[in-house]
Amino acid sequence: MKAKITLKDIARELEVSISTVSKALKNSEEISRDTKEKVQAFAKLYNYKPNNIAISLKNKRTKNIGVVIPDIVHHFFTTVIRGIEKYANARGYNVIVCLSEESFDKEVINMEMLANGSIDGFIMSLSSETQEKADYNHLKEVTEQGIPVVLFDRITHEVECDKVIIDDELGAYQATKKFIDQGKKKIALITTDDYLSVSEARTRGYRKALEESPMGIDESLILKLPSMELDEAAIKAFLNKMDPDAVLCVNEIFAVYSMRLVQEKGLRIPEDISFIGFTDGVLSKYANPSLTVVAQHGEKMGEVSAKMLIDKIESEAEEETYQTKILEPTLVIRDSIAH
Amino acid sequence: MKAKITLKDIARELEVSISTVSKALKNSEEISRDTKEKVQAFAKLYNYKPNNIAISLKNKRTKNIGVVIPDIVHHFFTTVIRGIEKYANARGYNVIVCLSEESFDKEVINMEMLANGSIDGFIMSLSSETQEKADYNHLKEVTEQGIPVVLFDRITHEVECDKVIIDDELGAYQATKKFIDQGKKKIALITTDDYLSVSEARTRGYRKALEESPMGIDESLILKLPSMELDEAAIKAFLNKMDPDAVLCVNEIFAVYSMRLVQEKGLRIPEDISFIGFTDGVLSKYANPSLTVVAQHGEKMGEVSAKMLIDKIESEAEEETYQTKILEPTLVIRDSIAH
DNA sequence: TTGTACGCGTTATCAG
DNA sequence: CTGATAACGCGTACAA
Repeated sequence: MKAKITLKDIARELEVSISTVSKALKNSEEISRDTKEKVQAFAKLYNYKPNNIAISLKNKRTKNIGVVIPDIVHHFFTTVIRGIEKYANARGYNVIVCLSEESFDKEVINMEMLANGSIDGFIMSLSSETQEKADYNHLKEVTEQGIPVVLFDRITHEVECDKVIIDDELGAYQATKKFIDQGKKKIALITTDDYLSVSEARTRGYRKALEESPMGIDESLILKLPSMELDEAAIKAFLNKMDPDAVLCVNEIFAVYSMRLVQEKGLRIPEDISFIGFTDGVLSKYANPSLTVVAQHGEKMGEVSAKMLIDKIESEAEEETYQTKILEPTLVIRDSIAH
Repeated sequence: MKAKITLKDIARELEVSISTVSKALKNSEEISRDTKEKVQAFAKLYNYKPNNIAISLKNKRTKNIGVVIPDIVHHFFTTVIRGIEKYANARGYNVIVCLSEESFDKEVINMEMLANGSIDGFIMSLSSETQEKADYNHLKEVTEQGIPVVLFDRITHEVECDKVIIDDELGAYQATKKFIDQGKKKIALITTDDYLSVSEARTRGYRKALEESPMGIDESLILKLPSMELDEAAIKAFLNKMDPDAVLCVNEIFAVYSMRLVQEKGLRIPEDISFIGFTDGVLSKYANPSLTVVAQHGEKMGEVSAKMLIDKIESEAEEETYQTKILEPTLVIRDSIAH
């Protein structure tokens, strides 16, 4: 076992001073060609690499970014992480992932852990509990300490920081419009409670499209589930009772499960009933029939978030100006609607 | 913006020495009750938290663990990360995630980045390119430096370190046996090239079960795809030509796609043809019909890996003894087979 | 009871 | 051209 070699080791071995070694390795003009060659050769031989921790301490820059998300076993978050990781890596940053598991306390603990010097900035999406309690003190503390934060997807307007969201309202609006244009008469919405910022926005888009149409809104066609968890019984009862000819769902799982239910009743998709979901994940792609979805471009979102964060980290500027980037959703047409 | 406060700040403010502050905060017996109270009150007021980086440098322990995996947009890896994260967090460790994207070079670069002091140990699953090249020097270098490594799922026997795998051979054996017991006569296997350690093991289990049966092995019933990427045309041609009555697939996607193909031909599942896949993800659960799978218990795998790694990190012992933990797979019965 | 000095590994400044 | 010194933030053995 050959342990890592340090500047000091090289200096001792070559009988020069530590600072000479340091400069030689940086190809400083101050050092003679002879010494430089000698040092560099030795360093290469013993595979010298500067210690990140020491450099972090000195520079007060860790080159790490903290990502705090509610859940990782979700296609959307997973694609966001990939986007962040790719971009951050290209700029020399590592990504520390922490899961809040939708819990306020975990979110707070994780942030505190990372905020004590482990990271240069945060990228995060709020846990449902945090959105429900509407308590954002942990975020405010961090930003007050001068640690930059980028919120994505599940955001709040109560914290001053950069934000990245997709236009959920627009996505739902376009999807609902699509149904209307196709002549659908009973357009249902399966969503969750409004404290989740995304569900709230999607519901708004759905309402807007219907309000603009001659049909107007039929409140009984809206099913509000308490959380993103699949409540099979509730969906089944709702679909049986309302018998819609089109359904917009705020996620893939609601949609795919609903499709199976109506198929079991003998309905044909998309002839008798059409479906559109949110999130362009594996489920939508491989469902039978494949599911038309409002794609959220998670990877893009991750990249944009990472770029905003790193730009802020590396900008010397003290100006406190924050922006909110709104990405456009796209409708990915598949076989669950006529086309 | 109130920046982080340091021991030095407190010392200056209270006009005592830095070490007094340090000791006072640790409730050291050496310090008078008066001073301790004064210091602790001040520290609480200004929300003092020790700087992780400084502690890392001093202790030569970062309390970070590096996780290097080929892909994060895959249910299995995602559950493993969750398991790692949960366990590691409970023991005070953070998780740095790096993606190799199935590339050898990225794997090497990521490991080098992290090995320079950023982490106390690695948990990793090999990229397909690495397994194909069978070049493990980057792993060997790291272990030689004394950095503990735990390999999971996609492992190699050429590196001496702890390993965690599931018994892929057993899983495939049990699945194939199930088909045989149900009287299936033409049992096909859709797999990938053998350089992927998991595919190789699964193929072995399939072969073993058939060899033990009166049927024996029909090589033409085995489809070997070059990678985990879905090759729709190849699968279609294969299924049309061979017309099997049971299919074992090494992942969910192959299985779900195959199911759709045979359904389009008018075959009934599971009456005419049955399916079993690997990986218990969302796809299997919500497919139509739902897919019977060999569950790999990713979360458990993550926990076990994290425990092995942290135990090794924290054990003073220099003894170089490595173990391989083999987890048992489970067959999750769903509607793609008779039951 | 408190403070001084040193070390973790690196870099930057300044002196020789 | 080379080296000594200080500093990043903390902890601790040792001195006062």
